[in-house]
Amino acid sequence: MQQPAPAAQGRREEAKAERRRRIIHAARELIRETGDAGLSMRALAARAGVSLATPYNLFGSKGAILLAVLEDIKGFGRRFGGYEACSPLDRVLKAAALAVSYYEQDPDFYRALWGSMLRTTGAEERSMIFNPKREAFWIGLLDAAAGEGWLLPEIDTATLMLNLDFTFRSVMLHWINGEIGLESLQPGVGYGYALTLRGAATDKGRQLMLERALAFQAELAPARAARSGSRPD
Amino acid sequence: MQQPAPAAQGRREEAKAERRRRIIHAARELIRETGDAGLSMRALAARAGVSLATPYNLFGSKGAILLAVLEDIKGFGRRFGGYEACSPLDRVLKAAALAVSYYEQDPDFYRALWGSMLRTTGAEERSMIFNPKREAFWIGLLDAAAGEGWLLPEIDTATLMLNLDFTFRSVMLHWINGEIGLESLQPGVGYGYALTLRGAATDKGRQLMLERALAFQAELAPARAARSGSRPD
DNA sequence: GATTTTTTTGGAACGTGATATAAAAATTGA
DNA sequence: TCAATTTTTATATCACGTTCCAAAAAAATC
Repeated sequence: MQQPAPAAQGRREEAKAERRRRIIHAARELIRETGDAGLSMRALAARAGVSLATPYNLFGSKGAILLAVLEDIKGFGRRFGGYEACSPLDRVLKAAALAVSYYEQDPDFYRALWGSMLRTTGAEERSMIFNPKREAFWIGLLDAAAGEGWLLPEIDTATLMLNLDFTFRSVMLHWINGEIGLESLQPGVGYGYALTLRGAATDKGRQLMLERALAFQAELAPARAARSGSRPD
Repeated sequence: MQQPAPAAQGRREEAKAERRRRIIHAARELIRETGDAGLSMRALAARAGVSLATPYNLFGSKGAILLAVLEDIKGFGRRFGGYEACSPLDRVLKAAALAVSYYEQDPDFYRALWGSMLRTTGAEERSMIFNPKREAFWIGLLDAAAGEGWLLPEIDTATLMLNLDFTFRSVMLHWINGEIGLESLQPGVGYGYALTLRGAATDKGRQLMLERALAFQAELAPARAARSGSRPD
């Protein structure tokens, strides 16, 4: 229902979609130009060439608009080749690294976006998590690992996925709050993923995940030392 | 009123502390009576019997006040007996359960408090995490476990603690956002802790943490089923 | 007691997200 | 083409967190 758009419903809906598109576009531009500070609903409406009330009619709230911006950007599964050469557990780590890399490529933008989202109606963050496609992708990875005997069969992959996501979001929040730097994003996520996966792993994957976790831990160390050094209280 | 002389700094500071106390008290009362909706700075100032500007002079922001409310409440280490009967890893789980139980005992209050905190200047969440006493308590638990050979010596306990805290906060956020119910708080935190600890554990603790994780997973299952059933999209 | 310094006070103001209202415009159906 | 329906627009408004300011009050200093 997004790309070909064979104009299913009449012209009214089309114009509505066009306005929606303009608003999302304007939001993206404004964030990019002025950061989250300049992204007010009034500025947004002006930039999109609509009235102040329209974004509310079309999206409901500012948070919903920012969410739409976020979802408009990412075509995740596409870019993930699969890395079939490595073990299924490493594949999970690679996927996590790819997800992080999105943020690394445009940190200012994402930081402003997330910061602005958190500062407003945050209730619909759930759509971020409860995205069926995303969910299916990750559970697919985990199920594959379980199927090949790398994860314990007693472990429920859906619950495990949720737990991995907790780590992801927490590290991101940490970054957005300025408590860690961009360079700690990859190892921070990787460490948590590796450790949790090791907790769910069979004997087969235990050593591998430990190695990964320790490697990430080593990457994390310098930043951690610098932080605690620069805050001497 | 004739204390010998514990008033280290003059009367000015004392009056300031008194005002601070009144503001924190008023905030607690207002949350309890009206939820986070009724907790406006104007209402708070009126309730505390001070001017609107005073809370800003004394705390800086609404978020800082709510943080002060939170810290005013908890005397955590005290109530934790230690549970020396059980294994060090179980001790960590028990401590987590105790932390969760604080929220279980007064869910409406804490939910309003956190919800209000998140909706305002959220940058100083770091103080929540960066509480030295708290940090020392948890690292103490982990170091003890490592010392007795339950955790791998290569694992840095400070990093591990941060990761456990990520789980804790994420589950809490999930609850505050209404995505999980109160009954999932304990098993949700327990599951994440057990899994992560298993990931950091030596052979000695591996089986134990798996048992715990699976037990929590079983507790989690019914709520999860009910949720996905009631949201049929 | 008089002076100086610090802090609170009352109140106005700003920009924010969000809502409500009536009028205007655009789309639909006949 | 005309009437009915839906949506946008413009504007006013609300409550909110926050900041600013001159004046008053209070404590510390002399």
